[in-house]
Amino acid sequence: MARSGRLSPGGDQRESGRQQILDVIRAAESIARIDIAKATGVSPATVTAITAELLAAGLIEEIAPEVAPGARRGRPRVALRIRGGAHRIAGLKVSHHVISTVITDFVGQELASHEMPLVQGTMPVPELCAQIRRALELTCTQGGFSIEDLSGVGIGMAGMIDAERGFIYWSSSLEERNVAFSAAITAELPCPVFLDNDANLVAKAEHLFGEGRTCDNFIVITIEHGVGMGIVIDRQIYRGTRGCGAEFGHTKVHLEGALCQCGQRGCLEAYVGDYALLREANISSGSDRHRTIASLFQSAENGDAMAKSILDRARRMFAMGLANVVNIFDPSKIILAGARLSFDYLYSDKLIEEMRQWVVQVDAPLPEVIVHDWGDLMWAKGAAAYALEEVTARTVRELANAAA
Amino acid sequence: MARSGRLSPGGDQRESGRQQILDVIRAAESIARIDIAKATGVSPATVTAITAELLAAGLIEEIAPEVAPGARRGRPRVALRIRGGAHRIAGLKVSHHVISTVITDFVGQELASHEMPLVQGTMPVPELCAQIRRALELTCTQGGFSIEDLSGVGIGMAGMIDAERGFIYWSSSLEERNVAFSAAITAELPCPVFLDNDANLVAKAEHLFGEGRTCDNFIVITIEHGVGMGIVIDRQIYRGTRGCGAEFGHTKVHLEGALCQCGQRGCLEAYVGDYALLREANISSGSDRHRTIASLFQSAENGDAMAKSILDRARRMFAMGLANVVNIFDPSKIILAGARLSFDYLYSDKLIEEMRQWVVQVDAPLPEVIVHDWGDLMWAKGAAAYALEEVTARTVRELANAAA
DNA sequence: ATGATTTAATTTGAAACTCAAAAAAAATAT
DNA sequence: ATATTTTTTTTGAGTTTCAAATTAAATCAT
Repeated sequence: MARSGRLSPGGDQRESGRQQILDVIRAAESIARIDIAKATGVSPATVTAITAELLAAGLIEEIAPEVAPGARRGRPRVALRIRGGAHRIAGLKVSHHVISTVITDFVGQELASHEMPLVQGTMPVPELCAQIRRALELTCTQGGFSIEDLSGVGIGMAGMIDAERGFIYWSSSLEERNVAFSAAITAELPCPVFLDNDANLVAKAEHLFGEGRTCDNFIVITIEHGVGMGIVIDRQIYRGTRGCGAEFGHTKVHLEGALCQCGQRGCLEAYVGDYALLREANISSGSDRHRTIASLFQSAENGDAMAKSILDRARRMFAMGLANVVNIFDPSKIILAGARLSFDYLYSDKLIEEMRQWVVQVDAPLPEVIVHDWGDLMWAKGAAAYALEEVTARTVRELANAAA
Repeated sequence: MARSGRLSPGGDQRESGRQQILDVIRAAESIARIDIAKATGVSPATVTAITAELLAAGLIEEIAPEVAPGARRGRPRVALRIRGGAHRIAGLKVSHHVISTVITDFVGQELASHEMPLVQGTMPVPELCAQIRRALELTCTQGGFSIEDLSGVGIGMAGMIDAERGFIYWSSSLEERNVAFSAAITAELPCPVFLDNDANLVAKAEHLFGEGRTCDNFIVITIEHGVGMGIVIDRQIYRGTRGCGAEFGHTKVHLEGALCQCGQRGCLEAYVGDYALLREANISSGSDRHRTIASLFQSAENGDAMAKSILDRARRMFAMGLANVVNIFDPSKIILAGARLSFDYLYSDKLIEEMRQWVVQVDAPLPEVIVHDWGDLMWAKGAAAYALEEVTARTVRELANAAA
């Protein structure tokens, strides 16, 4: 039972230092050596040594100091930043009707993006692999480079996924269950592949680039067709032992409740997810009037009592679910990510107020609840963020091996 | 934002190694140097160096090798173990009617225990401090030593407690809210005090001495008057940002549900806790027939339909709560701790079966559910386990400072 | 018995790492 | 120009860890 992070036997012992400094540079976007020293507690001498290595490896670069930094005495600080050109990274989100892809540089800047429609949502493994490869190629072409130029690919899918093993217990995109999907797709692509549940990837994106940058413990909740959750504890995605935790959407909120798409009853998702609301609206009105949430929401705005009551219950159930998350995790932040949150039944003062009622009362401020709308590419960017982090870790590890 | 665990600037850099090796020795109870090396990945040379230090400091000791260890060639291994005499540790559990105390040696072996009745359950801070001191003195006297001999005291209380700050948001034992209780009690005692929520402490005890020894991620659930939870992630108690997470008992399981002692509605505790069951039984039967859970349980056994239905619902609610914990945490083990679990409405194949129904289905084995009955001293032992761990950490830190 | 063999623990010496202090670099202030 | 200030780099000392060699303490084989 070797444990990581304590004594590091054999070879190069600087790996953690390199990783730490790279993290700080990435978080700061640009930062001088002296500030890295202050931020990390590492001595300036060591910062110089490590940054010199990273520079030599091409992972970071110096920024030419501005001409007039404004009456500051002494040797001017030279800012460092991640070198965008060091790697190209792709992120893909596989959903039912489309594969969206984004390609970023090593900084995380978008270089190209693309949406590829899917004719059928559920398919066999080889077919999905082929589609993923095609989506990647199309996006690369659009950006003017080749798939060979990628250093890593992140893939996000809805379903139960053990990220560590690259194993898919179940996904709505696959006909088969229990597939070692990483192995399959890796064989198709010329670079490492990193696979995870889509909600975890959004959490990763929030951590690296979004509202979670300044925050060590937070929770991301995504609402779309289904309800997802990503948990960040101590700067790390929490995945559970089988890799299938954080199933917030399938948390039970009612003993003999509404039927969920997962086949069980009483799941939160069956009260809050798109399909659940539309189903109830259409059944109740005995018609197929509502095809989108926007339409249902509009009806409620126009004073339709039934629509109102449906959205009302969704909000109360959601508030209850959120309160349970706070009661269990006590996170410092809850980030509601995605476009759906712009409908105010899901985010409003009323929601927060109801949540407060259900959270165990202490005389300390509630966790902050934030809405963050990333736009359409949110999921793909999340996948890219994950790949970015993993490629960084690998590169640092290779550096260590090279040094030893 | 200095981060711990990576580069360790200044002074002695061996602290983590010492702690790691001490942890391994404690977990193994007794172990030879060569096996420490294997278990940790640290080289035998370094193990020799560090264990020599720990021996010199009196924290560990060698065990004289057995005479005939059974046909094993080569130099016989010399086992090391924690030296019980190194420290004396006390653990207290403050509950409504009694303060139970246990004193252990540095190994965790019980040296003395005592129960001191409390006339009134809720009292002002100075009064509780005085009672705690008295309980400690009585227990020390019983063990034949003095309160001055203690190296640390752990205290567990029901309520919302921020362990890190030693701050009590609310506890049923205290008249005041928002008390810096650690500071108050530390002033009364000649040694460091470590305060935490009682369920967390049981988790700590399971981790150090119980079912959690071989397990990095598990959850402990305690049921008594109320329902508590302790979460261990990566060998560490998870406490949340305000220190008041893991409120499993106040997780909401019903939108407009039963009234809980916390004043809210729909808490799991209001369906599963002792007081909730008795309340319902007595209201329903219009009498005061049932004064204990045992009596209610007996009625159900004898075929009383009402009693049966009450316990039935409790079990179903509990199963649903457990399923939610699995859906969110995906732990490798769930430990149900405490005597109450011997009533089979709370633990039975039926419960597990119901839980399985509510857990999101994947083709991977469910987390193990284990019942562990510690007897009366469970809570106090948990408090002692916490103090033991903290005293160990402090001692190691002092060793580091001494070396530097 | 006695030497060969095996396994555990310790010692030794080299390599790596971090840091404090000193030095160098590069600007502004006077 | 020279002094001052601030950042970065260099230098050298002190730790720490490890691989390899050595020592220790047992059993096995003859």
